[in-house]
Amino acid sequence: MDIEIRSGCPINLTMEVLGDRWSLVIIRDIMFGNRRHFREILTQSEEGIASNILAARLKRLLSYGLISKLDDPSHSQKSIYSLTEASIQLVPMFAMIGAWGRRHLPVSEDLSIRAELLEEGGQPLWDEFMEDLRRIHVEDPIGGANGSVKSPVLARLTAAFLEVRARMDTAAG
Amino acid sequence: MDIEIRSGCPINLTMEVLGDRWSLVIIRDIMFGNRRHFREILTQSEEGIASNILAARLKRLLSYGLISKLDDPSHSQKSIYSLTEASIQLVPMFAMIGAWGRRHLPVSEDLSIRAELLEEGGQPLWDEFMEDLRRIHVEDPIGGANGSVKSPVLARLTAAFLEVRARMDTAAG
DNA sequence: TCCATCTGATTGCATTTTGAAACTGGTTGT
DNA sequence: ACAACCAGTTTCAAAATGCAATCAGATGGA
Repeated sequence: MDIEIRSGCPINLTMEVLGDRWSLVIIRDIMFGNRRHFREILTQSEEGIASNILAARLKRLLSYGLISKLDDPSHSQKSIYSLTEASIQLVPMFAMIGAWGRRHLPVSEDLSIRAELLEEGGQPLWDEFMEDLRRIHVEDPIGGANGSVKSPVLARLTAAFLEVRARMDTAAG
Repeated sequence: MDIEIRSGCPINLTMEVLGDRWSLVIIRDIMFGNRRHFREILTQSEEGIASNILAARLKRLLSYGLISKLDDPSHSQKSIYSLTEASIQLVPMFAMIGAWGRRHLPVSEDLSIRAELLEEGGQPLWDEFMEDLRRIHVEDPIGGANGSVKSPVLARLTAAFLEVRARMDTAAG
């Protein structure tokens, strides 16, 4: 799992690490969906990633230090995947990616409400979110995974998403 | 050149369009290196992209409206590739990508000075740069390509880069 | 105990994408 | 005429992707 390093340019290096179809989508699910187990990421994601690709990407992200892996004490077979400081610092990049996608691509209303709120909130919200993520991924990954430790920002984003979705369902009959 | 659209999530859609090894690297060269011809992008890039991949990516970016193509009046065989409003609005994303890469990946000093300046400058500098880019890519792509219309921001970034490189060459003997 | 279920994966295989190098058909400047 | 240059294309091997099926070791309920 070695980078080839074709150049030391920050943009090039970032593309060597994250420039593929799935890496950022997986980190998105862990970050915004708080999906912490293999099966959760695999089956609850909108896009339907293949299991072999997911396994390969998790291994890769692990080797780059973008996620960490921990045994789940409540289930000897489960592993808990968590964000690290490096991936938590991707929050502003996600905000920009979401903002750009919302303006230039055919996004759906429900799936873009979180991106909208994240953009509106700006740096103060990003900082608050990153602090939350440190608590549920770095300080207490087990509590963060089983829901005993929560992120207020994530709760707000998720509530807004469910609200929009409920409204859309009602409108659709 | 159709997107598959596995979901309407802004992050997923952005990855479907830009989530590959080369697209952002090519846009970076056009944006920060003002490389406007096929051969310039091909041979003057740090990373050595293959010509068939470059051709395929340019075609793809063209179909997504992320670049435009224009006949060069000074040379019947040359085409001028230019940014569009959509790709100009990637400036803040590039700033974030550069900032993250500089903090978490083994970047080289010379190639990261521009990212550092872009990050320090913040939104005011990004806005100024985007205005420059509109002039040399949208308003006057021909003048922008042949150097008769310039970007002050780009000039500053390039000067800083050359300065660092000269200093490194001196130090290395 | 038995069995269905769930866990994080792995395997096989067809398709697609990538990459390096050579090559094409044309243009430009001397 | 001719060398240098132009934007790509062709060729072919290697790697990545995607899908379906499968795996072995828990776990939970009857």
